[in-house]
Amino acid sequence: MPELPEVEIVRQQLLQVLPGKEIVACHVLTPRIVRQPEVAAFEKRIVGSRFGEIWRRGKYLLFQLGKWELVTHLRMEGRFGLFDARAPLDGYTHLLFTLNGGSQLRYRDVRKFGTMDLLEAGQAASAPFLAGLGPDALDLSYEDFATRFQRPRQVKALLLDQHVLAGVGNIYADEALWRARVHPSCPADRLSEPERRSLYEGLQETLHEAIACGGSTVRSFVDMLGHAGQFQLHCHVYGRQGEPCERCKTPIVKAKIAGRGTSFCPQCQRLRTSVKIAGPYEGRLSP
DNA sequence: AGCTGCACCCGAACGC
DNA sequence: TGCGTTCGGGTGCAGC
Repeated sequence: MPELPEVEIVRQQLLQVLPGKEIVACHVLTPRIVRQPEVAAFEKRIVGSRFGEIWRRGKYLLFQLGKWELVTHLRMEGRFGLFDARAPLDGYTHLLFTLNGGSQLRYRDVRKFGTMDLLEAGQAASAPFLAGLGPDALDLSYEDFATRFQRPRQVKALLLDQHVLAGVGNIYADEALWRARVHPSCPADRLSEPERRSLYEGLQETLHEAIACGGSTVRSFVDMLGHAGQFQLHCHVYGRQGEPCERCKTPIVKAKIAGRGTSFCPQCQRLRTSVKIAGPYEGRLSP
């Protein structure tokens, strides 16, 4: 499932092949993926456009296309791939962008959760779903982070809230919390200053390391070339419930926190006794 | 303001 | 073996 590091990998790979290519035909096979404009207008407007810059904002991928800007979100399992335009289609392919020279950019998505918005160039930043995003997690100073983590919300909920900071998903939130030795239920405004600093550093380290590893492959992520990421092999808590913590050997637990499956070490991420939370460990799924 | 639950979708994992 | 059920994941929204 693509989070910031996976989207960044895809961006870097698309940047190798798309700039300068012109879209000579566009076919939307699954209308629900396209949110705006309506499908016929989407197909018509995008034809004749040439790929330019490719940006990332959190988990969103933005393509400069002449007078248009294509904004995509891969959600769970969306993937782009470059094919020969004559190659056979599979049942999970939802959009086709035929390029000059005979190649074809295809969008595949088993869950059909991904989205595409075609906006006028320069209008994307003010679109509600982008304007509301917090600063990108990779482009966030400690001072800004510290200000945003002074609220009485559970740290895990804040890490996942794209309005607070953009790009962090479930895997990297859990990993950053483990590195910082912070309990996911701790209210952010009850973090000590060293804890807040550790959390920031843990998050930066986690994201940079994941990009260096080519992302994480959980469920299905593969890059443009079909290569799986390796970061999941570096995970300390995610997907490791029941296994001993690498620091203290206490079994990792998985609980439902902030409405999400959350893996953590109950020993080295324990709450200080002065910090109270409602219903500690409520909804615990495994010992 | 912050939380919980739900819808979206469908493969995987599980239960019988 | 083969069916049926449940679950999860990111986002946006409704309701409390």
